[in-house]
Amino acid sequence: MTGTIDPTLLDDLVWRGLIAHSTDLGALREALTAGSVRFYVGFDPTAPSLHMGNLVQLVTARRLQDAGHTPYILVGGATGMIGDPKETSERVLNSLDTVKDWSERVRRQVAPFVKMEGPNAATIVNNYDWTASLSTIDFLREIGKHFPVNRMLQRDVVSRRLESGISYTEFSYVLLQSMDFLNLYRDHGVTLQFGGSDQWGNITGGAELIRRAVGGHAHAFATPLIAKPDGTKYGKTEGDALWLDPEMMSPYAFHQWWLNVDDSQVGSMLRIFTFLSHEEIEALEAETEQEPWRRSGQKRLADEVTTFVHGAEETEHAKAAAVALFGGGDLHSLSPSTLAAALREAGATSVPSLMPVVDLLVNTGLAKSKGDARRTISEGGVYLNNVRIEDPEAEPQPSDLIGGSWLVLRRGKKSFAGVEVG
RNA sequence: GGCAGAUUGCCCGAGCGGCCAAUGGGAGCGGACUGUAAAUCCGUCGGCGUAUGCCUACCCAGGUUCGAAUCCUGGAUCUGCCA
Repeated sequence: MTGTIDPTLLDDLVWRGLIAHSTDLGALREALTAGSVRFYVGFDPTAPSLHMGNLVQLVTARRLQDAGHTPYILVGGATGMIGDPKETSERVLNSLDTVKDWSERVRRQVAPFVKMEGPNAATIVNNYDWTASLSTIDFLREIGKHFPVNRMLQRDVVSRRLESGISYTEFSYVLLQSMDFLNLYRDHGVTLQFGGSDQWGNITGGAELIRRAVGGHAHAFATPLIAKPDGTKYGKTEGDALWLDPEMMSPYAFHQWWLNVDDSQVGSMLRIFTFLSHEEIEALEAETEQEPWRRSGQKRLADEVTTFVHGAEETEHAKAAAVALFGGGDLHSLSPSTLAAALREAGATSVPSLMPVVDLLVNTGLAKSKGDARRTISEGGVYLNNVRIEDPEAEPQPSDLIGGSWLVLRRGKKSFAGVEVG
């Protein structure tokens, strides 16, 4: 049993809008239907956790694997030390220790998203293994010789950086990533690479190197960059970032993030991030358009993606917490254990004894200073147990404690925090 | 190497000796309207807190002055122009 190949894979990827650029699609289709293709996708350790952009690649890798192809997931231990040129400015180099730590985190984080067993089990590799020991002379003779500088200068990122400046280090990044593809092609028979469209130059660099260095033929495609409705990128400011690490973003916050996706983006998000069938997605898209207030698209999206990333159990907790907090019912009528669980999901703090609301807001992190807390109260933005607080000097009474020990604080519409007293 | 200019709060950007915790825009936060959406409108936006108050802040370190984001000296960084 060599695993069965799903011949509809490529059409599915196209339908989902996952192919922004590609090498010869006809040839790719032929390869993908002929047998199990070994493909690779890389993740550079540029942060302590993977984020939404990486999730697109992880989901896509899983689609390919489910269709019978064989994943090689690459951790960029070497490339992460060099830095992919950004359009704006030179990156600050991270220390060796940082990159090693982040590489290890990436490796652990990536593994659960692909199947590590079966006929087309995934392999995780680290480009540090073949890059670190490479001599400068070998690198320049065997790799560098195939890269005409005049061509490299024409690349978009590079030409944009010629004004503001670009170091030789970042200029060389494309050689390293290209070398990865060449090595995986030669040593593991990998013939397909994909990545985000911002990586397209690096990806085709690899395909070209394979042709020049060993006369081989490799395929490639790039997934689109996902932008916010206003066209700007995700992840630039704190509020937008979506982290996969539960330490950095709780499953509850993660689930909420998807639940709050704009109507205009639900459809494309469902296509990109979920494994639902075309029929299901089209039905949800139609529902979102006709009855947007039901938010069925967002709800399903949040459930599906949270389950994929954090598992079914965490998803249930997140949903239960949301229902408890947003349900609009009387909090006192909830069972204390349900409420306590919901508040732990949303974020809870313990305090030794009752104190003024202002202090509670600061303690729970809902307000960044007492002044901020007072201001928000006077603006009518603070609720204790879902009842608006009018007085900045307000102090909760023992009778306010739900189940004898819990207070529910809310700032604005969506920010909840639990306080456990005692 | 020489000359000229710049450096202001999360970002952009006014201010050019007291009326400056510092105009305006954006982001953020809160409210209204809603659907935990978008758009729009209103408010708010250093800290302590409510005192004609105090502390911290206009790249850094000194200085002049009753008083400096604003003037002077030195330093750092950036940008043009000339070699």
